[in-house]
This record gives sequence, structure tokens and C-alpha cells, in this order.
Amino acid sequence: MPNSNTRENKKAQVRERIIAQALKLFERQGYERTTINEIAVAAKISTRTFFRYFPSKDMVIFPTHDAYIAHFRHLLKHYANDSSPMETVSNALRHMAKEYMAAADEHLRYQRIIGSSDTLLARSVAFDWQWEEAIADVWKRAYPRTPAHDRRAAYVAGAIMGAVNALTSMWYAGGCRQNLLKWGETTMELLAKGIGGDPSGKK
Amino acid sequence: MPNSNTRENKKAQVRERIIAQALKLFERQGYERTTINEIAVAAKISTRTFFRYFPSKDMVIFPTHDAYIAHFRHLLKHYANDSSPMETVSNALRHMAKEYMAAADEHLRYQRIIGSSDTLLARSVAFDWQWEEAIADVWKRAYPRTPAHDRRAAYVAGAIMGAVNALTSMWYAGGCRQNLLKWGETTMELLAKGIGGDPSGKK
DNA sequence: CTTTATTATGGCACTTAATGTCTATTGTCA
DNA sequence: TGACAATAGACATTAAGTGCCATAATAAAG
Repeated sequence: MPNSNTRENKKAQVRERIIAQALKLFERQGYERTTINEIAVAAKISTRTFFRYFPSKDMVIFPTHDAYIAHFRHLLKHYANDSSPMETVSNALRHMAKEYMAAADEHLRYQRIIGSSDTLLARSVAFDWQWEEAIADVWKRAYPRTPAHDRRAAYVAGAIMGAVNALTSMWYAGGCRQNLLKWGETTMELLAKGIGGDPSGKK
Repeated sequence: MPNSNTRENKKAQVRERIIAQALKLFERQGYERTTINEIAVAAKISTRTFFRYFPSKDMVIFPTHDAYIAHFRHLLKHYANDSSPMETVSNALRHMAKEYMAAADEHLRYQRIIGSSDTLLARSVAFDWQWEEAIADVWKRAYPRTPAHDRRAAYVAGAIMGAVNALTSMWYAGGCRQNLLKWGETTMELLAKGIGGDPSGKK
């Protein structure tokens, strides 16, 4: 008997099976109309076991979000020595945009499910706050820690993430076919130069 | 027999009673640990009747949000003839900031409850999208309807709402004691001039 | 290879949110 | 007053989520 079927291996398999079956069901019949029991049957486990792998139904959809945020924080660190906070964040976002475009199909699949349920939509926003926090930290590290600077860091991070969210939701709406990277650069440029101007003439 | 105690009147009374009792319970023992049954008992109705007044537990907290958004849209219309979209939105937000400060206690009360529950926190963000949409509409109306302009409208609205959210959440965190209006003006100025600059020297 | 300790799983009962159905009540109007 | 529609309550049901205990699978030790 080979050691290959060790406990962790098996657990990972079950986990993947739950996710795969759940996504299939969500796509076919909608998130709300899929019961945990159905998922359990499809994944050949008991409903009780489902809750040993995921704390709730919605968390089947967000298993990788923490990893994404960690990755983003890592990128911010990598670009930390760039000329300005704005450059650091821009470069990290550029990097993420490329990766998102490379895995567009998978992102689109998840986003279709999330977009079809108010519950999931609301949950997904909660994750965005962590991105915002990561961006704010860049500004906080770049300037002396005064209340005014910290406030500014929060405004700036909020504005960037607000724009990025608007950006990505349009990208998703268009089936991830547009050039996210280009849109992102336009957006960051807009934020850097100020949003008050008149766009006529250019573009 | 006076028309005063008509059906609608009675319904409104029950509705207010539910809200008042629910808020009291939420504050005392937390949102999650308060059951609908407890609310029903406190409001002297059956649990079934609760759901005739509110579609779900969380909607007891957001009964006025739609009204706020309608009010905001009205203000945007009122300032629509200002020199630029940015001015229109700034003025409307200034107006809202003053009103928020005037009713700080009530806002703080609600925010305390919302902030204590992930569910409510996630839900409240869903309402913000409507504000964002209203802002985007101002830009869309101001410029010819091309995809590029519409995208720009979405970025700008996202950035403004992102910054405003960061702003208000700090205001709430500080117990609504700071000058929201002043913070708001600083923020809008920052967005207008561009967030890429170096804040050193000023402030 | 057998025994023992550890850990995952399944079954069961229970709580709570939410919804449908049926019945009783209560205002409203002729 | 009596008929009608709106409203509330009681009861049953589905589904999410949790605690508890018995058991099956696995790893470690003898």
C-alpha cells in the first residue's frame, strides 16, 4: 500500500470534489436554488462533512481569495522601492491585470456565479477591503505617520479600489474580452492626474 | 369615528414598533444573537407577521436607505447646472455631509449595529452601488455617450465612492465627532487634483 | 503483525431563518 | 348590521448551520 493516499491527500481530493461539484450545480441551477445536501450527494459525502470543509455555502466560492490578497501584498513588497507609492501600486496592479487576463476563463466562471446572487455579491465586496488595506499600507509606509497622512492614505486607497472595482466589473460584464491592462493604465493615469478635468479632445 | 386609526396608520405603528424593539435588542445583545422570535415578542406580534413587514432580519436595519439614495439623486439634479460634473457631485456630497453631521447620533447608532455583524456590513455595501450609479449618471449626462466616456464615468464614480466610503468609515470609527464636511472637501480636492502627488509640505 | 492512539466521517437531534397554507380576526364600506 | 377585503396568527415545512456521539480509516507504537 503506497503512501500516496495519505490523509492530507485524501482531504485535498474531497475538497476539490466538493468545489467542482458545487460549481457545476451553481452554474446549472443557480446558487440559491442549490442545497448543501445536493452538493454533498454529488460529492459523495454527508452534509455534515460538508461543514467540516467549508464553514458555509458561500465559502465554497471564495476559497482562493485569501491567496490572491497575499499574492498582491507580495507584489506590493516587490515593487516597494519604485519612485513613488503610486508607481508601486500601479506596477502591482499591472502585474495582477496580466494574470487576470491569462486566467480570464476561470475568473469569468466564478464571477458569473457571484453576480447571480445578492448574497455572494455582498460577500465578495468584503474581501475587497483587504486589498484596500494593502494599498493604504503602501502610502502609510511612504510618509510619516500623522493622522492627516493616514487619512490621506485611506482616501487614496479607497479611490483606487473603487476605480479598480468599477473597472473589473465592466471587464466581467463584457465577458473578459477587453484589454484589462490597457483599461487599468488609463484608469490609474486618470486618478494620478485628477478626475476633475474635461475628457473632451483626448481619447 | 375618526379616520386617524385607519389601517395604514396601524401598519405604520406596528412597523415602527418592530424597528424600535429590534434596534434595542440588537444594541443590547448583538445582531446575530437576537432571534426574530425575540423581536416579535418584544413588538407583540407573531414571527409570521414580522415577515409581512420585513423580508428578512437584516432589512430591519436598512429601511431608510432607499430614501437616502433618492434624496441624493434629487440633490444631484438640483446642482446639475453647476460648472462641471465634479462641482455638481461635490456640492451634493457637501449637502449630504452637513445632513449626516446634523443627525450624527442616529447614524452612529445604526453604524454601531452594522459594524458588529459581517452580514450587515456586506449588505450595506450593496447599497453603495446605487450611490455610485447616481454619480456615474452625472458624468454620463455631461458628455457624449461613447463607450470610452461611459467607462470614464464608471471609473470616476467608483473612485469617488471608494474615497467617500473610506472617509465615512473613519468618521464612524471616531464616533462621528470629527468634521465630516471638512474631511470631505479635502478628499474631493485630492481627487480633483490627482492622487499621485506628494503631500509633504502642505497640510 | 497486532494493538493503540488519532482523526475523519456519518447519523441524529436541535436551533433559527424563511416561506406556504389555512383559519380567525378586524377594520371598511354599503 | 352584514358582507367584503385586508390583516394577523397558528401550524407545517424547507434549508442553513451546530453540537454530540458512535464508528470507520489511518498513523504510530509495541
